Amino acid sequence: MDAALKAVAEPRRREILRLIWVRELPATEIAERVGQVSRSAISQHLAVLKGAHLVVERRDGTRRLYRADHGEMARLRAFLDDFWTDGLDRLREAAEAEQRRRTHDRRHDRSDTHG
Amino acid sequence: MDAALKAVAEPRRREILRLIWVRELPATEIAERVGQVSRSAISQHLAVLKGAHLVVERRDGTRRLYRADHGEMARLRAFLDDFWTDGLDRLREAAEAEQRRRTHDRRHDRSDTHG
DNA sequence: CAATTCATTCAGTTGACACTTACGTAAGCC
DNA sequence: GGCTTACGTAAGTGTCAACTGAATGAATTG
Repeated sequence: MDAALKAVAEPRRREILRLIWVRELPATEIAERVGQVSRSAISQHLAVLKGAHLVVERRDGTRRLYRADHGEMARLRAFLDDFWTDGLDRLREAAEAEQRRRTHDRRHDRSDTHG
Repeated sequence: MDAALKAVAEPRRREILRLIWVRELPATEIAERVGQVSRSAISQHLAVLKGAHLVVERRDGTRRLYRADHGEMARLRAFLDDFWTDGLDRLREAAEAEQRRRTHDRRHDRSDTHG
């Protein structure tokens, strides 16, 4: 899941994902559309995306058709949603309790008898 | 917004964000809790997060209290949600139209007796 | 002002990564 | 079998980012 987030953080890979979100495309055509970059670079990006399970590959003769994996994207989305909503909200209680604890400790008083 | 996504892609920075999600903390304490890394590194991570507007800083004497900016996180979340739901679904029509266009244009027209 | 504390910033190293060129490989066509 | 198309992989380069340790800055106290 960490790999997926890292993969998506790269603008070029997001561009690729956009291209193959609703229809599959061969690597060469992806390279043409992205432009300004070699086919090799695209291949390497596709390998990264494949490693993160964000794309699926289908072979058709000498070609390899790529397409975004919506399921994995949904999982990534859920992970992030959990990160900054439920998951973090769950920390609130513990944090508030600790906030109170820290309030005693909070002065700039450095005669900290016990840490 | 790109900066925010890149910032969040770093595990260490996500850890920091978790720590200051519901309550503010001084840099030293963040460093202590994260552990296994120097205060300097934490400062630099905080600078990145600040540059991405993902944290806000408040000064209290010689200390600087940090806290996650929920608003910016919400914007990032919206950006991502748009990326892989509405935004990409909006491409469907255009893509399908183009798919049809491409069917005529297929040089590799093998057994494709679509027409 | 000097000393102390909390924290950033500068200098330099290291490792990751996006990229290019060159080459290897698999599938189809003559 | 040769030729072409489509693609991945290897090797090497430049850049960027994360890190450490030293120096510096800002607020507070005496």
